[in-house]
Amino acid sequence: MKFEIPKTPYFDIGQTLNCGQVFRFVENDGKYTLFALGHRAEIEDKKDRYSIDCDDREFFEKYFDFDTNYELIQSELDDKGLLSSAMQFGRGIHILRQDAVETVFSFLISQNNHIPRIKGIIERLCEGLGKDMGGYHAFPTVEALAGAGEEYFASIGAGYRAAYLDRTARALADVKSVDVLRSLDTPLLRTELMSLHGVGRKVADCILLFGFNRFDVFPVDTWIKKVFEEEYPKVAADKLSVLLVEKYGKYAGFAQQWLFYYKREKKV
DNA sequence: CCCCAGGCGACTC
DNA sequence: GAGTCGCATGGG
Repeated sequence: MKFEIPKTPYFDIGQTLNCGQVFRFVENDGKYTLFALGHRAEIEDKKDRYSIDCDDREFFEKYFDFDTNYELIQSELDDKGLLSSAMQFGRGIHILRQDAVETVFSFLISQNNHIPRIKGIIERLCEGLGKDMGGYHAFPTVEALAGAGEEYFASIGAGYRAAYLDRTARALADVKSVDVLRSLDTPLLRTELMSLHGVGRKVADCILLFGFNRFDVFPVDTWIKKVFEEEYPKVAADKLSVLLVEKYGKYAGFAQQWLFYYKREKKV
């Protein structure tokens, strides 16, 4: 089915997909093909609007977070400093409402890794363990991941993360439903996530932000460290994350995405 | 060749 | 609690 959305300054599909929050998409001459769980969407830029061809309109309207007022968030975060420049540069970024389990495994793979390589590993993971949807494969279920074995994850190039993937998959398979975790507040949920093997503060914060849409978080990675190395010299990543949540408050997660994208794309 | 990547766990003190 | 170190792999 197809639907269209009018273009506004506050949603840009290229910025939204390329800001590092999601890995399962490909671009072909301005046209994006995106995969999420067991769904697929093709997004075409039609100058004054986006045309979206997908298997589930309701799913993708929620996924793209069209209900959030990004203009309001940006006006509340406007500090006239680097963040203002970053927001102007990445004004069209939306934070996608991704599946929690998909973000757990995607960001386990992301640690100490390059984005092109992360994409490849996730692609092979879906290819090998995900349900055949006819033309593509869904993201694997926890059960499929738990049954794969560490050697399988190593065989698709996960490197030393293979053990993390295996142990975390088997731990999550024992949890009745990940959705039970949604009732926890952000600090408690972070603690739960960090109890998983291979999930530290940074990966937990990415899962909180992208998989649970908690915005009172600030994932600190190598790029964010560079952004703040002068303002907060020699502050450890975990501590810096705490300081930045205090600084940016309930919209910290949005601020983080804009600053990350600005630093990485514009290289300032 | 070396350096690095959306870090983490294990180990030391 | 804070500081080091090794880690698999492949792109630049």
